[in-house]
Amino acid sequence: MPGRKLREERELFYTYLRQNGMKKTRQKDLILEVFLTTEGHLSVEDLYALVKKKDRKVGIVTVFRTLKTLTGCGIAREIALGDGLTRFEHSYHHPHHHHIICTQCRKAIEFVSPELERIQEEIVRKYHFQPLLHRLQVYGICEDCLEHRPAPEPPRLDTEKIFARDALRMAILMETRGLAFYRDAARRNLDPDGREVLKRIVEEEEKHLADLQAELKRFCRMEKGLETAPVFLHFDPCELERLVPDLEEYEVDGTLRLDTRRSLEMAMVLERRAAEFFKDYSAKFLETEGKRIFVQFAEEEQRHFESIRRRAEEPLSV
Amino acid sequence: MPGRKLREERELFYTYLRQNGMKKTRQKDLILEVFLTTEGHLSVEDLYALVKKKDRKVGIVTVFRTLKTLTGCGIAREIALGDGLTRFEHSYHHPHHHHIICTQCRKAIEFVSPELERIQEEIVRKYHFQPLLHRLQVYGICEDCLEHRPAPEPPRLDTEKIFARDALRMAILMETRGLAFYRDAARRNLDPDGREVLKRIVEEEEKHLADLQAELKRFCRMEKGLETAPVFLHFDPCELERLVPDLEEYEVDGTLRLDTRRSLEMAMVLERRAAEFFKDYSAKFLETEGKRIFVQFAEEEQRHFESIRRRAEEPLSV
DNA sequence: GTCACTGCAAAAATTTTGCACATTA
DNA sequence: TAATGTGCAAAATTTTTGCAGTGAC
Repeated sequence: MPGRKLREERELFYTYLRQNGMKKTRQKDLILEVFLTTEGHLSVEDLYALVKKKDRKVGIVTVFRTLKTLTGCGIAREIALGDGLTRFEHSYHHPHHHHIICTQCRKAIEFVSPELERIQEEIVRKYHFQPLLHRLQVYGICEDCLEHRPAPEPPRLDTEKIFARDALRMAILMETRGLAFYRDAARRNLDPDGREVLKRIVEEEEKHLADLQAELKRFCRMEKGLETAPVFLHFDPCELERLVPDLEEYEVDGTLRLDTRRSLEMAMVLERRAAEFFKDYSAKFLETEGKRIFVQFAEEEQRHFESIRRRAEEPLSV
Repeated sequence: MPGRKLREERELFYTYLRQNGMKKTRQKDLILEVFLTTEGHLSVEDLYALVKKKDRKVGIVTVFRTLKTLTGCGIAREIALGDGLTRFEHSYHHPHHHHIICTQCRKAIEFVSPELERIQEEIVRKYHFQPLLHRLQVYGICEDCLEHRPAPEPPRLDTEKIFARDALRMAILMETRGLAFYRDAARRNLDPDGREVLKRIVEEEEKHLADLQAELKRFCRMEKGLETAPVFLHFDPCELERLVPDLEEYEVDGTLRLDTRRSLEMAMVLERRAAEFFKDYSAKFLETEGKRIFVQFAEEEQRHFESIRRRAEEPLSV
């Protein structure tokens, strides 16, 4: 459903107009449409040029005024990228993010970092500020400019989709790591019953991982260039590593011997931690496709946890 | 030596002029002096108004041009605080920092966070950018505006001095924590020789702490308002906590019994860690008074470490 | 004496405002 | 019909440029 967001944005705009006693006009419609169907960091001049292609009678003043309205209802967001121009970017369902800006070719890459948000919150609290918004801008010279390559025209992609892609990738990383853990545990477990239990979980994890990978593939096929677009969501893989139990703690005299019950308990630790981590993690984001993916993944891990717990509670089954 | 920095900045400016075939003029002199003796985030208009008070014949164009020159030689730095004006702040020996900006009274507080720098470096590396500069701007409503208090005219202080104050405070925090640790260890140590060793170290730490506190006091007396100026350097106290050894690890069966040698070894761990931590920490900052304080503190900790090591190597003394 | 500098005015660039007419609800 | 919206031009704001006279080296 690629048009759902567009429809919601249009609806938001026209509701905003109505609620503020403003009128729907041909010009506003056109400017809205052009803005919504163009990704990137547009200056008023940029947008005016695009609008003029479709209707040369529209004045730049109307573009100024309509952008102000779009900002007012949360569809657009003003940004300054250091070149003296006020630029506008999509705001609706567009995750809050920061920019890395190339001072030579003016290309701006977006990224988000939950760790950064945490630091910002801490600092604001320290100064007793009521935070409104914050932005980090990193200026530098991009790889292309450094190597005197002509900057390839960046595919204009919807950041929400890139965020969703990164969310899926993060879930896949978690699942891959979990799978490796269970495989290792199954291989090393000298208890035959426990080994069978763990093998079953390996199979379940393989299934889940395959599903996630299929979802990512399907997702990336939806839009050309999505697979190779720069990373948007920055996360520290160490954070996931912390969720994985330490097998050594389950060893006795250097050997692993976990019966059915202990194997299931160990698996429950990992699944519960993953479910909690992703639940908390998802809470940091505004309503977006990426958030939905995190929530869904957390629920799947929760379900897997519960399924394992049920096995542990049936004393005679494997 | 409060005039040393000013002298260096003037020298830097006139050297820059000479090297670029530019001429020294009455107007440039005046603009430089006014800029150097005014802290804060000045717009061209602000600076022009101040300059005009001293010489009403100076034109705003000259202020524009001179600010460009000052930026070129690293004395001033351009910043945008979201009000559409280009503002200038001190750059020479002015630690790199970020801003929290009140959207109501336009007050801007500066702060630095080494943790933030680390994240930024990580992200730049990920995108293969050559970093030039980066800035975080947090917009919000300040405490004063929230409570409808008239914002007290902020004392215009030199950020380098505030940074130095915070560096001293951080050293004092470390020293206070160390002292508490040694006191605790001395109290609980059941070995009389070891206790004497630790008591001596407690005395040394008390002396060092008193010195630091005296230095801070002296420092704060140098400039009115320095003591109450907002925190500039953000650091996580947990980072210091990690440097302190865990007394429990030295306990046997719940009791602490450390002979001379073991007591000295434990102290060496703390002193070496502190010396290393502050040495590394100081490396993150540009040449400033605050950096000097960190370097000096690291050296003092290193000297203390070595003094303790010498005691450990003389087998027969205490 | 040469060359850069200054200050004025004028221009340029971006954004806002006033106003007559057009369009919407 | 009443009110808002539009597009033009004009204004306001911030910054840059051209130029003639001034002053530094």
